[in-house]
Amino acid sequence: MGKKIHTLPARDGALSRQRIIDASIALLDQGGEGGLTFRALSEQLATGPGAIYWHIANKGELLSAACDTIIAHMLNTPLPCVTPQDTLRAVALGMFDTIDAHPWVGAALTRTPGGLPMVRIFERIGQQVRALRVPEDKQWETASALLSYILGVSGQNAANAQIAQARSLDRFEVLGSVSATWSSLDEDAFPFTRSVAGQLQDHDDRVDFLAGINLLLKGIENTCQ
Amino acid sequence: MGKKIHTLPARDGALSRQRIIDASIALLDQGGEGGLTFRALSEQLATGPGAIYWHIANKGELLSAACDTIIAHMLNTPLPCVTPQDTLRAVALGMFDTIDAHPWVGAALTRTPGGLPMVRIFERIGQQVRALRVPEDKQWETASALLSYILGVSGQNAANAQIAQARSLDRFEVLGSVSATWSSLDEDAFPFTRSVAGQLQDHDDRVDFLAGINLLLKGIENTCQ
DNA sequence: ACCTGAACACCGTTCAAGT
DNA sequence: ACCTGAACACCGTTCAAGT
Repeated sequence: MGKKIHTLPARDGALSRQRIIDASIALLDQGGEGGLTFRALSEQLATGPGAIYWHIANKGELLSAACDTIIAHMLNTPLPCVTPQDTLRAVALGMFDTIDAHPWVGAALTRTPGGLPMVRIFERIGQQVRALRVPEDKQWETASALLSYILGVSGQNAANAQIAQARSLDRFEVLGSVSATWSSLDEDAFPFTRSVAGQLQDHDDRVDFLAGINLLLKGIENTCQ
Repeated sequence: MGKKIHTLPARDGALSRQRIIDASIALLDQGGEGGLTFRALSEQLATGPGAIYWHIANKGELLSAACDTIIAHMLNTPLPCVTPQDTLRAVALGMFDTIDAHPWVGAALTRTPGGLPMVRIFERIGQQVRALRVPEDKQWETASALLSYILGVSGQNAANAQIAQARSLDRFEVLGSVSATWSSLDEDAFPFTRSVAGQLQDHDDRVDFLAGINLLLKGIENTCQ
């Protein structure tokens, strides 16, 4: 019987926290949030589900650690930016592109509010807020506003990608179905939404995202000087 | 045997979509996202799990419908505001307070990207963006930015409330544990976060939220005029 | 110390069978 | 048409038993 042909190769070394996290990232990238399962993970690692619990406390910690690996990697790539504004735009776009590449990160970030991944981003933003010479008593709320906006867009993108994957559609098809829904809305109750329904199909999420960052930067500039 | 004493009363009428949604909201308010279960719901409604599927397609639709009920109710309360800015602030704070009262709504909103609940909010915001005389080709990105920011804060608040409930702590205790984590961060790697760690304990989420809205409004004012 | 894998207590969802 | 409830295919997590 060739039963062993489709079996994964036996593990060539000891299990480790990092090895588990790397395998988790691979599963998440491949199958989205639902792709990470202790059973799939233990199969990938050629072990039993119980073995993973020797290295990791629970699924929440696993997701958070996977998320942190991605975020830390992104923040490590240096940005040759001159002004604090440029740097903030670059950090924000880095987040956008990272979550575009790993949609599950958007959801994972929200899941652990005070966790290390979010602190990393908050720190980066905060340093630039300082560099913008925002008064000390407004630095907290300013950095928080930027972070919230970035997380808001991230969450929506992550959700979009997730339903697209769940229904195995591409981005264009999802937008098409939303556009159809919007066009059939009641004219009197939804005048604005209907008027912009045409822009839905050919808008650029990344451009819109940056426009929001620029609004915040303009607001900071005019409020804090 | 008094076995029937703790049994729920028999259903006094037919099942209906609205009755199911109302029961779902009650479960969600009481037990958070994890509180809504087809088994708990069918027990509450004195029926079997299968009966619910006659009226609702799946759990996603149920969550979305529950969310829409809350959002629609909030948007129905009239706002006696003079300027578009005032109205935008009022709508935003309405969202904030609603999600403060029903944290699960924050997560549910993100779950269904193009859904009716989000369209309702988008419409409200968009109408005020128009009233602000934002040029037509910038209305989409402006309304989107406001919506993303609101959703970002909502998502974080929802997550905070959820972990607080899961660990059965109050808000103050959660902030305390986060504050302790922040204070133990490496001084060199996290100078900003450490410097604002003191503000964490006594800050007001609602005030910070409004500060972000005001930054965006200032940005809109200075960009579009 | 580290791993195994069966077992437990849950899920959402389906569906033949009832009324 | 509407409801019932057992059954299915999953989960995350635990834990006695192995090495």
